[in-house]
Amino acid sequence: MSADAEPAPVSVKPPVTLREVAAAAGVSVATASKALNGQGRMTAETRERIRETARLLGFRPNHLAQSLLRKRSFTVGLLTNDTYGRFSLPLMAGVSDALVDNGVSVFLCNVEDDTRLGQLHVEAMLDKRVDGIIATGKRIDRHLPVDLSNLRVPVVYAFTQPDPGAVGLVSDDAGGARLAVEHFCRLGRRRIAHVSGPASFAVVHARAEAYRDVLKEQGLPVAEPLLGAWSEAWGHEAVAKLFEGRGERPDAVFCGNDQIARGVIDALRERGIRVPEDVGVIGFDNWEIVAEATRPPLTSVDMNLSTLGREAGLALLSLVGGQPAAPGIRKLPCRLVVRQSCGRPPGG
Amino acid sequence: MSADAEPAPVSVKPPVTLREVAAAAGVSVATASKALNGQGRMTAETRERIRETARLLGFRPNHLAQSLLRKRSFTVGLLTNDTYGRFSLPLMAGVSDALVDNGVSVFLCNVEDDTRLGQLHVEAMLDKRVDGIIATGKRIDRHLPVDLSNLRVPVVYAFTQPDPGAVGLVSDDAGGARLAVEHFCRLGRRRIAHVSGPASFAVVHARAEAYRDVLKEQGLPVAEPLLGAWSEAWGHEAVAKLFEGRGERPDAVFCGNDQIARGVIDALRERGIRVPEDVGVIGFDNWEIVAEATRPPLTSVDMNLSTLGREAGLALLSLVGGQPAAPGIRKLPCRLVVRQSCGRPPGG
DNA sequence: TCCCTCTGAGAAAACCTTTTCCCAAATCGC
DNA sequence: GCGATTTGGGAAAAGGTTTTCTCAGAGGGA
Repeated sequence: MSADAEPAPVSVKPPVTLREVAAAAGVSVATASKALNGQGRMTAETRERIRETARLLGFRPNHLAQSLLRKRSFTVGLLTNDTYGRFSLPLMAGVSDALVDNGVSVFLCNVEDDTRLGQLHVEAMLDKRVDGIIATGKRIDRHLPVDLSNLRVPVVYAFTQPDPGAVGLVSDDAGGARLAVEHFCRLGRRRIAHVSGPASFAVVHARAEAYRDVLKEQGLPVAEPLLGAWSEAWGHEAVAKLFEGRGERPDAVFCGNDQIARGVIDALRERGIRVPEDVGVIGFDNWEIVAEATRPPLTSVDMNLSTLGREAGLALLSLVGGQPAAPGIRKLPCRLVVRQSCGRPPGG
Repeated sequence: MSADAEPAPVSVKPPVTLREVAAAAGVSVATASKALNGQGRMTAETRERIRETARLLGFRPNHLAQSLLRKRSFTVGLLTNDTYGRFSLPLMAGVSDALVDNGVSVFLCNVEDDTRLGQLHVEAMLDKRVDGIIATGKRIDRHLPVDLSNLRVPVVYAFTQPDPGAVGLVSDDAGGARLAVEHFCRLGRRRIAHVSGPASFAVVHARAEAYRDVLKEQGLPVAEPLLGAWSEAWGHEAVAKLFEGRGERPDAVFCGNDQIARGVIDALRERGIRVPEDVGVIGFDNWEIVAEATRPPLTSVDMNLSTLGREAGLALLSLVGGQPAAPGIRKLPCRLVVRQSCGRPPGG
């Protein structure tokens, strides 16, 4: 061996192909393909020998070639505009969870609120021949900044405003609000207030309406919901409004999100009002990192976003498979996660 | 037209292929390909005519076919175990940002802490012929639950523990801590305490050491850092320890993350200690939603994760392009985001 | 006029797998 | 023992693109 022999380049050897497997097993590629896919007819012995050869060689079929032929790439695109989103992340987890078992991978595309960027991403995904697209966002009542209505692939909308005639999945905000308010009622609270976000959000109205409905059903006094911002600061302010007037003071506050609830609880404590003894508080979103840091830990409505994502993934899958899906918006139930901020039943 | 004519199926027509473009332009596919890619030799007139035809027909090349031939799929995998992560999300945004301009799409895979799931995802990505993989996680000093050391594709580690000999990018935690402590010094604070997370985290030690170094350099008293948890509750506790002893009380607290800082600030206020007048507070992570909800808004060290992600994306790109990259860990600088919790300079 | 060199464009192989025929040998019925 | 059927397996096309090779014709020099 000469001294100046070239050092072996670090190049890894190329993946083994079906052709090599076939050669090693002494059959044609056609037979090899059929053996590995359980197709065609051959002796069990032949089939097993080919399979063993493939295993030994570490053969992995090239999905690019398969996709080209099958016209199905086993990839989907997930479009979102919720950059730092605590909404889209659990949702993505659910989507991914539903799809990975079917061998489907997910392209994640954050389009911000930028139409050009959205266009760019959609075209890139289409060029890569995704089987379908899931659109999601940071709020239910807004469209993504990109038109998905006439694509060559099926589209499912989850937690964002769907196009008319499309398949959409959202959380049942009214149902979630019912859960919270009815829980207060069961605990014997009688003067239940509602502090929520800006009136420009559709969910604010959906939840407020459910709030009113439950109170009416129960024959309890309905106070006008206080609408403001999705912030702790607004929670503070709202407490000032609720507890400084001369009217009867609430013994429970149902908040539009967890940050408001956090602000409410802090403000109540600063006023010497005990939570949950004097006033119960329930939040919305069940953002664990907030709910658990609150003192006391916050009872909150969970939108089951991960389930929502999973359902969206399954819906897209069946659409891709050619099953027609009923268009329209499907609402998925929320659940109440009880911690300590709402109190226990009188006798509990 | 008969009454029972079949309704036109909603089938969208298949994408137009290069062959069709060639036929429409009256040339061969070879010539068409070369015209569109700026390769080969032909009259400007021919090239332009083909391009125009392609544009008219809405031709988009099939990336699957291109990838198969070029052995380059223009996709990369992003592996993370930071499910609900505020770390990986900004990082992903940076990665995506760096790659989208190069026509590269990103597969997002959350592997939790599950080796089996990790294996599954990595194999799926490899089967789909990703050009490379970026590994990221929720802490710098832990490996992902999956071995990426002998893959056929380049791997870049960002904000997670790299394999030896690999390319890794992390934040410069010591540098970030210096920024915070030196800022306090410039503001004239003399008794600076440090409250941080659990001793099991490498970053806790890196930051604590930098904290000590700066104080020594400035000739200021060095107090032993208080190590606990990454929570608001620990921030409360730490304040109790710091302000209940008989020793001199700090006039500044440098916290290991924003949640601790939030707890510290709340606890100080509850004791009637003013922030920033009596005690300045600086956090770490610059988690905006926390930093801005804190009263007063929190000054915090930002790890520039989005830049980190962008650098990781570019590093992977050059690796994929065949450029050898220097292995080892590269630390990227943090930056201090000044809000109101640290106070202003004496004369400011 | 002959030979040589360009020029513009096409034919075909290659990438890797799946699937549809097709064929030879073996088996069966009688 | 002969035709019909079954069985096991292969050849080849298809999928859409890129790239190398080839080739016919045009132009130039001698």
